[in-house]
Amino acid sequence: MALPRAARTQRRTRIQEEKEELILEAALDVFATHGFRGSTIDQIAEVAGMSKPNLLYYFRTKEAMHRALIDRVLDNWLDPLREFDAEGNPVAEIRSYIRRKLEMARDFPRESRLFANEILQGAPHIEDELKGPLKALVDEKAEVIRAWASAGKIARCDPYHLIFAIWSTTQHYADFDVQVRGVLGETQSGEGRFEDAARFLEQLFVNGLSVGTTASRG
Amino acid sequence: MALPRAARTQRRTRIQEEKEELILEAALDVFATHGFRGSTIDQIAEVAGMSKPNLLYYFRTKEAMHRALIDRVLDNWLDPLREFDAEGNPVAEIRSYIRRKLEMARDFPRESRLFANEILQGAPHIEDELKGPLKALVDEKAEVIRAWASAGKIARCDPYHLIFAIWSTTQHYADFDVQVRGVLGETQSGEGRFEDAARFLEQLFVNGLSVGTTASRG
DNA sequence: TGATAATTTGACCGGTTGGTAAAACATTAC
DNA sequence: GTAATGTTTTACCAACCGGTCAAATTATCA
Repeated sequence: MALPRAARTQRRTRIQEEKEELILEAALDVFATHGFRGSTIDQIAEVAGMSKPNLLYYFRTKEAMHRALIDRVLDNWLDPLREFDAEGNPVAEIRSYIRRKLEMARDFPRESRLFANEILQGAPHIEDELKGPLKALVDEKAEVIRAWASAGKIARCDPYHLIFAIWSTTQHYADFDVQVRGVLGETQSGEGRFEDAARFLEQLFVNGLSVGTTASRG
Repeated sequence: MALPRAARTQRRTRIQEEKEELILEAALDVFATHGFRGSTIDQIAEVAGMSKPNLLYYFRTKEAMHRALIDRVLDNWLDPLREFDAEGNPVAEIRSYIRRKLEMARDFPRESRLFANEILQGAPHIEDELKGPLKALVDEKAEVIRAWASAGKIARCDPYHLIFAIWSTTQHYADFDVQVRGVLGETQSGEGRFEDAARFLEQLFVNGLSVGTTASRG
């Protein structure tokens, strides 16, 4: 007899691993472009090259597919922030954080758009993660930044809004890629735009946070 | 006989204006939250408080509604950039541009999300606008910024990526509002967060672009 | 090999989708 | 008032949606 995936407790088959991988890959494509509600199982099945019932044999519902995708991606997505090191040189840490985030935007744009779609539409499936693990991690790193500012190593600033600014500027190149390309035109929208962006953002944040230039009242 | 809206050439009735307004208001709500494909006509009709066929009497298709909405909103959305004045004081211009964009994110978050959804999903309905009028306007303002940099009034930087950075950081507070609130928690996510954001962003961009602090190579 | 379990498929289901037809109803112009 | 026009509703349609079912097919292993 055939047992759907969620009911199995035994270890997974070779075929299971391959097919689940294949499905999640296709689902990432579709969910990232159309959001949860805008995506259809048929479409995912077609991209994955299998029939709809076959796909539903591995993931019993559309939500289960989305859930599995979110769980798998969320972890990797926060890695750059986790690497943020309180013991390191502040300017170097911020600079390399920007670079890592920008690399992720370049190398994993679908993952970025998956989250962007989800959050844009009110984060109905990941609200708990936002208020739980994500908030905890940001709180921790915000404290590091605050300590650097207090020690006079960087300018005084609101650490939360600094993190938001780094997120938004870097993810912009994945989420709004079509706009970036449209505005830059054919000539400037090659892969070189990521180097240009990196150079600009490092300049902006390093200078923007350097001590002595700030008029902050804080 | 009843003629659908697109076939009429005469001037519009009072009822037409009122109802079309009502419909676009409802459509903005729905499209901004779910994207084009994730939205349904029934849902828009319910929000607008009218029957689906009645709604379709004013806009013959779902696409027509979306089109009308985009056209109306796109113009207003670019106003802050148009106000960007080549004759003004560079730092003051950039500062007030940031402020205006942030005010729009605060006061018109649905409009911001409408565009974000559209672009995120590949801009299938507004690609021409991106490569045409939008690009033209950005090109013009980029030239202004370049001139300021050449005159030594602000640091040398890539003007396009500067504009992208201002767009992304400000619109972030509309598009990713639920994440911002989730991370900031109950205490900090009141309306005061916009003032905090404004203060931080002005500091970041003003210091980041001030002359003399840059290590830019050219 | 054959038995057993895992996988795949085609047919199908009730509900929803975008959209239509036509007639009932309301408003305006004369 | 009444005729013409503009508006709204009821009933409806074909296609699509997420998901089920049972049977057919394939892989695994004694």
